[in-house]
Amino acid sequence: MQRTDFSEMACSIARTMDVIGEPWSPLILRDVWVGFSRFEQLQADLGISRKVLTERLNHLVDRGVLERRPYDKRPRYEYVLTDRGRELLDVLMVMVAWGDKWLAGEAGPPVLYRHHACGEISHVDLACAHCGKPMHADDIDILPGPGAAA
Amino acid sequence: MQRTDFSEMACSIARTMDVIGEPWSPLILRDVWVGFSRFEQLQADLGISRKVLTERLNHLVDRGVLERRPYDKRPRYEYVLTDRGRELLDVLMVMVAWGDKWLAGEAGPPVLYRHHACGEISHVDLACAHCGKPMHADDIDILPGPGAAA
DNA sequence: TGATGGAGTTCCTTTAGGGAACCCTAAACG
DNA sequence: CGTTTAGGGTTCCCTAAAGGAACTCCATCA
Repeated sequence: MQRTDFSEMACSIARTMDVIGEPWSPLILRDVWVGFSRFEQLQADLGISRKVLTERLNHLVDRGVLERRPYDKRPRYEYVLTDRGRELLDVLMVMVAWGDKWLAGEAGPPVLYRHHACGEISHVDLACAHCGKPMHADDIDILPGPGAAA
Repeated sequence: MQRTDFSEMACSIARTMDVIGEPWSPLILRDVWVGFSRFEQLQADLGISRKVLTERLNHLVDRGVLERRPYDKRPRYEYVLTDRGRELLDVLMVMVAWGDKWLAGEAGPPVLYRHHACGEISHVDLACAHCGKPMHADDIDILPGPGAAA
């Protein structure tokens, strides 16, 4: 599959897709987040091809989202989230909120989030980083920014 | 089946990926959002292969994210976001926030968001739908939900 | 009666994902 | 000291999906 390179597009969605848009990448991040940090663990938990897992891990390390580090005298490595990576979890949490709402069906959501601050089972919602009020697609105007395409 | 089917996994991330995880899908939603709603417009703006565009549009309509509707007596169609689709834009907005922060580089973000409520240039942040306080990956406990895997 | 234009199809080439087998290295075992 | 063992990958082959250009269909318009 020859695939278009999204990384050079003047669009933060495309650029973010270049980092985590390949199949499996978000699930790898989820797994690392919940504690599956080693190659064998990831492979077993996800059922992903070892070849593809290698490619994805390298790509995520390349992009600064994961860090590969030894955990033993022997050549053993684990993958941990960097700051960049931890912030990417925001994207996953919104995907969870959407999937729970629209795709969970009769069975209900596979996992629940309990928010430390209030102790309640909840989910994420979008707020304005400036004023704190709700901020969704219909609540904004889009303006050209400094990095807009020529 | 050569590509793994994410739709049956007991994971809302995987299920959401099944809907918008294929290459181009998020960019198509972005374009529809900002007003490119017709086949030719999308093809020209994205530079996507017509074949793939057809597949993606069908898939997104199938999944209830877009609606295909005639806009002329002639066989002409446009694609519009459904409720499900409009809520998916939340995912895109968080990707934009992350991409703007980590990938925009010297040039700065390609587009800016002005929030209607406060009038300021801003971006989205995650809040708890219950208490309104910040809610990120480190602020929650994960518990098994009713739809957890057997 | 063409010509036009939107909205797709068809067909071919190239490359990425799936899957199983294989390899390498450094302990640990006997 | 030779052999297992186990984590962490490579290699190889096969299939399916992305790119891209050309082609089709069909209702109006000139």
